[in-house]
Amino acid sequence: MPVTNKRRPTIHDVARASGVSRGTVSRALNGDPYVSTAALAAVRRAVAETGYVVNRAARSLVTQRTGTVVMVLSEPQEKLFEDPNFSVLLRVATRRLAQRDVALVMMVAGDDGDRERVVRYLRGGHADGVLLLSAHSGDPLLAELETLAIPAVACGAVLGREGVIPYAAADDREGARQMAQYLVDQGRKKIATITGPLDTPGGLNRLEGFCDVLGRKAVKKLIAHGDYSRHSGEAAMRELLDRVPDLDAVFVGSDLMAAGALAVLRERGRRVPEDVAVGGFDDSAIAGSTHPKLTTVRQPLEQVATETVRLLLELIDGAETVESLVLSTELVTRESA
Amino acid sequence: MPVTNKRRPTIHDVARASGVSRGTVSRALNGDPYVSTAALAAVRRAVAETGYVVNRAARSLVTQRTGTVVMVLSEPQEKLFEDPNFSVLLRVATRRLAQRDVALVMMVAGDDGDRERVVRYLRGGHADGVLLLSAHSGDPLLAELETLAIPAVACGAVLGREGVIPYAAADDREGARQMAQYLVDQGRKKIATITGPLDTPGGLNRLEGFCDVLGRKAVKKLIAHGDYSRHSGEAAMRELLDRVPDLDAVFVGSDLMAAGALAVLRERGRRVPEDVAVGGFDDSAIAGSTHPKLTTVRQPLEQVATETVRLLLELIDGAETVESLVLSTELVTRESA
DNA sequence: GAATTCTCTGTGAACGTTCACAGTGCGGCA
DNA sequence: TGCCGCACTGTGAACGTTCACAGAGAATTC
Repeated sequence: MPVTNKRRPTIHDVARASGVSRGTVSRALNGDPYVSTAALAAVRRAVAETGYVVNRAARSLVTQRTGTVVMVLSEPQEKLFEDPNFSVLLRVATRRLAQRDVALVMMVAGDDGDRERVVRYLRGGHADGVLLLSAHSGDPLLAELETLAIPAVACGAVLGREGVIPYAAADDREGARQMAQYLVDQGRKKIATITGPLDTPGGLNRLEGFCDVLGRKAVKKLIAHGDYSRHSGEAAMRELLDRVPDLDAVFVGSDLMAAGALAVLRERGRRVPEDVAVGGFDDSAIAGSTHPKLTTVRQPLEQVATETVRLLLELIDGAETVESLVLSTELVTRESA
Repeated sequence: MPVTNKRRPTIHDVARASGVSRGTVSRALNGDPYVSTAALAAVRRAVAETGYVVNRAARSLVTQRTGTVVMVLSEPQEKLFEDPNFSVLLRVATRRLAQRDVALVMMVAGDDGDRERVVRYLRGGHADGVLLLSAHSGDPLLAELETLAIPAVACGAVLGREGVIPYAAADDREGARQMAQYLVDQGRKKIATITGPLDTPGGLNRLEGFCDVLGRKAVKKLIAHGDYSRHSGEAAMRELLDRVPDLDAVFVGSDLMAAGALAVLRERGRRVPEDVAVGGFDDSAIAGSTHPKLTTVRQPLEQVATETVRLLLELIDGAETVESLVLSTELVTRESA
């Protein structure tokens, strides 16, 4: 006979089973210090034997807290879901939040309808905080978020709102400098770059770092733009080869685009790294499986995710403000440079 | 001056502003037919002007419904997050559920602790249904799920529980048959296969389909096993080449493993498709960017995801049972075979 | 020995909904 | 005229918590 008692046990059932009152059960469950050890033990036993689980809805109603955080994906396209970095972020965030018994709900904010839904959800007080993923600088959601006055933290800086929305991010600029310097030290003379979208911190800052080392004017003709997709990496590489046939190195703003660039270089008969050195960015899974293996810049993504969650939880716990974090990157040399 | 009124408007505020009672507001909001057009208009106006949003916690408390569905990722490793199929599923499910104003919360059930958390969450009645992703046949979560008596649907069949947990899935077996037949028709004589894990429907059924065409005994020596990872595809390909140096085709159980196999074939100096034809499975993004481009079997993943969500919503809406779905695959010929 | 503090406990109210029930007019029908 | 059904509305109770408050003893202080 299945033990499916129709009704879920409530705090009253626990109270009855343990011989104390609702109030005491509630206190015992929530770690209030004013609970006798006897009462605590009785409650513990009763909880175990009734299989009681707190009803979050009822709790939310009175505490005005939901135990829920929303991860907002404000990428217009489906691109984000193909970004290997996204999976890392999602995995780490889910785990970290679960440790605190906070549920993570996913929402996409691609079009206006989506966005309206997100705002309605938040305005309804259904979440205690917001985790922003890859928000572009012009995203209209950001303004709405500010009027909502709900704790929000971004994973990666939000361009133009660095002071407003706290974030944890990798040091894109310094990482790009490391790579550029490395290529220079290897004796490369004509170093090009393929950037990510310039309205993202990764796109912009990696380009900045590149220019820091090589000089802004010197590289003017050596810049091509992509959108982080593999395909855009191919297109940009073709463009560069047409424009600067004698380039001998290229720093690509993401591993995925670098994979595309490698394909085009092979197609055009350039040997890597003999003729052209290629450097990527991310050190994602793909970097180890290109041919040749990709020399790249490792982003501490897991740490970024962990810290982002930490910042958000601090805000939710009542911190007035939190300090944004910039975490350092590391050059990983493999075969392509 | 920001219009941040401290208190969120409640149904009482709307009632007052529209000059009707709580009950009528509630009815108007929930589409009850017994509401006069005048009242309906008044309520609409009041909602707009107060910015009212229903409090889900309060609603849940009385309706016993949460408007939430849990997506459980029961992959032991982090593998799932690297699976390109996962992103498709996540994207589609999020969208479909959002259309019905159902929130999707993500939970990982990797280790026992995770699993306990998931069960506690469900037992607490915090979700109306469960979306199962890539559950293995022996997963202890499944048994627990059954005792919980909560609507659950799997994306892809759950081996050994096909009758218990409804699902939507691609027709793996028929897809494998298509590919095997195609290779035969191309005149290939020694056709090997690299399987996925045999405790997954994809691993098992694709092998079955392969054997359907080629005969179980005939292929005995031509089978190697992988775990869907790229690395395992490389290892399996090496093993096959060592064992059967004169093979002239290989059907690989996933595109990612096929990419690994291609790398090994190149490394061993085999031309694809001249010396060895390679067939993949999934038609994921990677299939278009290998070298040569991968001939593969397209899974209607978006449709699988859509249908999975539909089945779950039907169960939640009270359907006693729902019919599982098997959707047909399609051979996509590119360069590798 | 009385007053005060400290620890622990129970109780009533409140959170914001929905639902069942009990009306209230109003029109149609016998 | 009286009765019934129909369309609509308002009200009280309930959902399962937490929180503030008040009270009971025991321990401590004066």
